[in-house]
Amino acid sequence: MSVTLTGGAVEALFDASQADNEHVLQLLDIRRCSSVSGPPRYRLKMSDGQHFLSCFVLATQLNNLIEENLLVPNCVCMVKKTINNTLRDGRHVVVVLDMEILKSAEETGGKIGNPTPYNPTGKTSSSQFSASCSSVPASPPSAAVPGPSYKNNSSHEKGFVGKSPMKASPMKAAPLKASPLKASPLKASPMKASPMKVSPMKASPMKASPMKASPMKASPTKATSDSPGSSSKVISIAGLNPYQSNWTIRARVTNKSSIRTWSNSRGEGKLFSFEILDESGEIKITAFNNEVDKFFSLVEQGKVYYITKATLKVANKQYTTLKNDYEMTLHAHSSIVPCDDSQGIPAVHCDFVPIAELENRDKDAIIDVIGVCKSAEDVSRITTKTSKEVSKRALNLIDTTGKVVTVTLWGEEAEKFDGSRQPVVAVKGARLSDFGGRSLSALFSSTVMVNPDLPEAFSLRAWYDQGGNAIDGQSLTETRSVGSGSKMNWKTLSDVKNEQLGHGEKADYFSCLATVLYIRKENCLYQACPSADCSKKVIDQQNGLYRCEKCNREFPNFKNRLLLSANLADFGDNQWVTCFQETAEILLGHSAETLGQLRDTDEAAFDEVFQKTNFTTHLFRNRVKLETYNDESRVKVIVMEVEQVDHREYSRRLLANIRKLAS
DNA sequence: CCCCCCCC
Repeated sequence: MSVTLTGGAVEALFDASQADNEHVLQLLDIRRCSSVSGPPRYRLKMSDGQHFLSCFVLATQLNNLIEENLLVPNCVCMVKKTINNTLRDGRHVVVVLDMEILKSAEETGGKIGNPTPYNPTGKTSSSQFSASCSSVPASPPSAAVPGPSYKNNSSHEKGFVGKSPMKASPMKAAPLKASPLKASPLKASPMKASPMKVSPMKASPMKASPMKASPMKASPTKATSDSPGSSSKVISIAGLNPYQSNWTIRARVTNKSSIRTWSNSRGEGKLFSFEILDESGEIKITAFNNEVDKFFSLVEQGKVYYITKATLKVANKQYTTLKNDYEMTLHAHSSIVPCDDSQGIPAVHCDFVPIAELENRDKDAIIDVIGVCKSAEDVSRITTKTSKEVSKRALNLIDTTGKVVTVTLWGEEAEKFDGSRQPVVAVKGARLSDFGGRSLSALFSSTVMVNPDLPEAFSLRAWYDQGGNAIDGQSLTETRSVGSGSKMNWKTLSDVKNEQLGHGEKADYFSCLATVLYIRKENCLYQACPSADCSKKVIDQQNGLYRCEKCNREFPNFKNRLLLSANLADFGDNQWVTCFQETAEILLGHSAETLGQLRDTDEAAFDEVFQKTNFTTHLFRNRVKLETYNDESRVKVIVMEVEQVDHREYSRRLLANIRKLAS
């Protein structure tokens, strides 16, 4: 396979102020520039086969290409997005914002063609490859540092005030294409231009009179020029990048938080955030302290504003729920000015995932979902692990895939929800969990819409009313207990051995009714990494710190986790099994933390927990797999689920099964 | 500069 370099691309990219079409170029050399702070910067010598030029600069968010040894001299790249910058000393650079590698250096096998240096006319290029790079582009160093971040697992009370009431009925948004996986974190895919359907909105905060006199009737530049003469053109949200600072965006506020305060070792303060949307995309904006006072009441859900002079920074992927690699922070010179003209600015953007498709999505994915609420729990109050009281309500949504998923609403949204008329419910930005298989939970940042004014909602309504309501719907959220599933593979423990379960290529799963004969209490607890999503054993550094190899980090604390070996028996056989945290806590009836404390403070009580668990009978769902250590094979059984046996319920199920088998 | 997002 051969590639052809785009002849003339060097000149074209050098002359354009920005480009987002594709050019095929060969990388000839890379230089690392000295940078005082922030991530390293790399300068690239690129060739189009005819000319080469050394004034290409790699945007730092693409540094991984170099760090992973993908971008190496002689490889051929597709340069997809560039923006040009003139440095203070007049030198001219082409910042590569998006590129992908088409052909490795090995595949290419050397320099293509015999390119000569490109000599631009009229501009001073920084074509001296050896020139000091210390002053290369004038972007804030922090703006492009997608550095590692660690989840803060400490559970401070953050004084969160309940969020505003349910948002209702936004309008149809232009479809926003999320760009496919590629090297660049910049989602620069072109947006389909789709005229906004304007429709009257029920209960919409946006109906607030668009006729009110606004300070902002004329060109946005007026409103934003606190430095006279500066020009600041209106650009789209998708076009924002850290290499351009003088911009104005015009966008609608789609999700405004309440004011929250925080207090931690780095200080304290207050903040609120909101999300804005235009036809190109969406972005989150956060205001702190003074900016909260200045902007909180001005910023209204559903309204359109001109926004300028906010700090653009790379969004922390750990927390972001929007499809944007950046987010903004307001500062003293930021301006937000209402805009009467909402032409072309959609009211919401959703990428609804069909319910059946949720099975294939990753746990913790943030997704948009829409369905008919065929049933809903009553609201209930629960107490969280941190002793907070909160309302919750689970809804069961069905869509035309015929699948049902449970979505949990919280707080005021749970309290106010009325499912009695089987409304269409859309949730933008729900988090996918693996509880019960697959389920969804609304977040603080989610937007819950009841009977939204969206075409998807209308067609779902029609589908449901014209027959969809007769479908039972298979639920992805199996909240039924371990023993009640229809495809349970019931085995006795001797069956497991006789049938050689787990000896195949894949693990086998079976359910059994068994009694705990013995649990090893020695080493049943281990010191685990305190990060929320990590349960790796930590290394006690003997200096008050505990090191997690997986997170590559030291912590002043650890969490206790359970890893139990238990011997189970039924009437015919017995079997050693392993229970991890969740199943072990159910089996022992205590949390790992409680057990850790008991072990250290009251050994008799600790022993009693184990004594009491002996000879208790449960339903177990297990995974079994043959494992080989040092040439010795044996079956390893891991308990996936444990359920207390309710004897009446058990008899009922047994009877039902016998009847089914008899018929 | 936050990053809480809960329950089974």
